[in-house]
Amino acid sequence: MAGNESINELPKAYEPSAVEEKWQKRWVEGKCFSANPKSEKPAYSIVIPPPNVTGVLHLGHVLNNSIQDILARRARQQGKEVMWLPGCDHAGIATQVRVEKQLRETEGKSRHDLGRDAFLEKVWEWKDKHGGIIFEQLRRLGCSLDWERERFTLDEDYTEWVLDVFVKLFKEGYIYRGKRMVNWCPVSLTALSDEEVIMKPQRSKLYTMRYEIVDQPGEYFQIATTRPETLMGDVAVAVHPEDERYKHLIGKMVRRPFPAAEIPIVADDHVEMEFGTGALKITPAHDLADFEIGQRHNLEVIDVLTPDGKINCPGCPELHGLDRFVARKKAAAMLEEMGAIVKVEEHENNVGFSERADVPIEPRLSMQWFLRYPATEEAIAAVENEDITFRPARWKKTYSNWMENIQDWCISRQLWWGHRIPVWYRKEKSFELREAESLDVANLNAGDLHVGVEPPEDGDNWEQDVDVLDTWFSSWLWPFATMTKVGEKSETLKKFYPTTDLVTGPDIIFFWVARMIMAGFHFEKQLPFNNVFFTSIIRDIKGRKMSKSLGNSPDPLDLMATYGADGLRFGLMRIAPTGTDVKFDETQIEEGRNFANKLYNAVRFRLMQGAVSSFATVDPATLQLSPIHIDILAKLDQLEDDLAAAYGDYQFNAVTQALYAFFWTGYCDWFIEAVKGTLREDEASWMREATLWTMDTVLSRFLHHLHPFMPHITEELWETLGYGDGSPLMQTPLLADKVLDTFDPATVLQAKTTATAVFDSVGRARNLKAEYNLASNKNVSFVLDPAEGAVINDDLLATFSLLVGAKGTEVQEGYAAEKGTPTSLTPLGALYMPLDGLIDFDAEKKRIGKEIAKVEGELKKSKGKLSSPAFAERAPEAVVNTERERLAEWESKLAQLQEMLAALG
RNA sequence: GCGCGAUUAGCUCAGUGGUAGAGCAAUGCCUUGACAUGGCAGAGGUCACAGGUUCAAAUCCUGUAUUGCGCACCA
Repeated sequence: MAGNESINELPKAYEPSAVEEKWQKRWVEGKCFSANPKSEKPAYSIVIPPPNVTGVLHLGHVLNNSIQDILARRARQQGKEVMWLPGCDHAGIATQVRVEKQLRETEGKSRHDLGRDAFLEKVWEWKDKHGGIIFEQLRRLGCSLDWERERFTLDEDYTEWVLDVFVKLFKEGYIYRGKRMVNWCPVSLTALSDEEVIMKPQRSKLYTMRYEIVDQPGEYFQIATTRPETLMGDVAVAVHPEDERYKHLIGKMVRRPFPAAEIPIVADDHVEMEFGTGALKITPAHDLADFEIGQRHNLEVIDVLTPDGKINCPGCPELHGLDRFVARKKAAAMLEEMGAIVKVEEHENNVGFSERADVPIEPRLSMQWFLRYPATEEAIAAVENEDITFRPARWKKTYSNWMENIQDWCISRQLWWGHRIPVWYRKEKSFELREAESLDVANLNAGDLHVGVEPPEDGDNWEQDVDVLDTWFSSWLWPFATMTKVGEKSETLKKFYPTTDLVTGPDIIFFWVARMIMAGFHFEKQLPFNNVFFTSIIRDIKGRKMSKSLGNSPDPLDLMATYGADGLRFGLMRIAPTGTDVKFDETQIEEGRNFANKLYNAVRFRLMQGAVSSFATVDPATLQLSPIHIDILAKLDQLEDDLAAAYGDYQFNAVTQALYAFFWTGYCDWFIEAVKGTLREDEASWMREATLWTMDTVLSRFLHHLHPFMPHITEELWETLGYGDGSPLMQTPLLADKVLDTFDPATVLQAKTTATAVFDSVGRARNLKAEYNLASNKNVSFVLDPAEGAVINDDLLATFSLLVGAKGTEVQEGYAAEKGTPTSLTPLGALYMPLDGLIDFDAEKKRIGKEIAKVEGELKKSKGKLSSPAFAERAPEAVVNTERERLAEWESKLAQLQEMLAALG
């Protein structure tokens, strides 16, 4: 599609959807995304942060994966062998919950009705049908993922890794089982890791209760609590040992209201004297601190809650079976009735919520598997000394703080969907072993325990642990477990591990990034990635987090339908800062679409000028390039430097900004408009040739540079223009040289100066026209009294007139303008706009007066600086000289303006 | 409580010591043979505040205020 005939077939506005679909298909069919481990090219690799198998695309994914795609496409252009590996994780809780819900709704059954094996079959069915929708959506976004390498954390090979790692760590003593206080989710019915608990401030009530002192009838002791419903589990009351108010009571007994019992007052340092009454009720079963106090004082642990958060206390029938929050109110009412409540106050406290179910977690004593983290020292050092570079660097501190206070990781989950813990108990001893206070590698020797990737051969004599492993316990192996089988060093691993970049959100720095680093060091003896780029978090325009419940999260597929995938990508990248959060506004995506349209129309304009010839092999020395041509080529060269610098710093918004400004302002607003005159059919062919060559040079290189951000449209236009040799743009390497490498630098500098002078003068002339309400009048003529040394010739004057929208511009040295002629000082000289008696003296005076005021302001600033002796003495010579030059310029400008004003009478 | 950020035009944000910037919105003009998803012009900012360092501070330092996030946590 080229040449004048077909141009009418091109619609006036770019229509992305068909184009995007076409290229997505062609890239995949052409295996353009496949990584070849046998390639001689240097490797570049990224593993995708695995989305949930239940996941659907949201804007966070769009940002994250756009960045990865940009890096991957840029690396390909730079001649790297690129592997960008896709996959997802099995999302234990989320997936199980979803399938259970479906089961309940369609069959009215629970997972227990089906049994473990049958239920898991259902989950796999669900996964095959609904899982991985997000990959279709990422294809829609244009992501150049190597689809043949898609991995899933429950794949056979991957599972073998997870189990193998468990066995190794157990045998090395890093994994153990123990009865501990854990974070229990009463809705998901499983233990969670500390990282899955989110502290939220809550408006609670602080109840102050009074308990009677046993051997001092009629005397009371006051205790403050927010959780009266756990009172039945109280086994003591604690005060600070130094608290003068209570010292004499330590060791005495108080009466617990219900079920009635006598419990001791103990002394413990943990108690804050200043808070509440300075006395703390001790419920070891339902609070970590209380549990520890209980341990110190040999107190009983009375569990009064069921796993799903109901009261379990037959001795207190009023509360037994009630939900914990209902019971809280009821317990308070009961206390009130008994006269045991002294006061109730509003109180804000922090409560831990389950990340998954968004309900308050319960600290619960239970038997769980824990991991003592391996390779922590290497992991800390690698980030500290920047073997692994964090961007932005400030996340280093967050990372090291966590790493240095690292706690053992609760890795067991009371779920069915996941990697079942590869531990078997000998049947005869199974009860005893399951109840054992602790279990670790030492127990292996007794022969009653089997820990292995394979089940024991005499399976009938053994029972497997019922729990599964935390999903993150599989994700932390992602960078290498996706590349090779256990015990092998695959070609892929050798070529692409460690990976080059990891792109992820700072919210999973502990969950995933830190753990991957430790796993990388421990199992592969190498860091897993060289760079970590932390993306921004996308919020709505009001700064709120995007969420389904708020309905403030636009569907990226809708956005792509409206603005195109390219528009969405570019718009989002343009506003994505490197540091903080980004506030999303749809108008920003609209800008992305508009930019695509601008590019499309600029290409459309090029096609209207005729077919592309073999511009790439033409030696520019054989062309007669004008300063306007050289100027845009110089800007192109500058753009390439700017891009290299911005990419080097992972400053993606700076890249988009540079691309945008170059193309829209530099190429479209100035260059195209300036050369339109050279494209007229009556113009000399050498002029036309020079312009077309410049356009093709700029467009072809620009399409290249824009490609990583807007892959579809650039690919389409590259083909339409016929710039390539038939292979896709995405596989065409960047040119190593700069356009103007072979040019004389003095010529280039002169051209830039001249073009800038013309453009700036155009601005002044347009302003003159606008001030006289002549902006659209093309019959205005100008007279230029040239400045000394200004480069002016007929071509440049014609360009000037064209850009200004003037009939013509005449050069007259020492021009004696009619009194009151509108004038402006320009880099090319004094510019006059003779109006044949239409002069508005007042308007002209006002206009010049305004300019004088501006110049005087600058003059004052400049003089102020130079008049300080310290400035001349201490500032670098270059700075002082520049300032002197500026002062001289302002002074001469002021003198001329004053002359003009005087001439008005 | 500790730590990390942010505060620049009406809005969203760039700007690492030397002439305050972009896009959008708002204003006026323009449907001109690429593009109204467009063009031209103008307006709009004591760079949160107070000190300090410096010849020179939006930029570096100290403090304050407001605000966001993370960690810890007093029931």
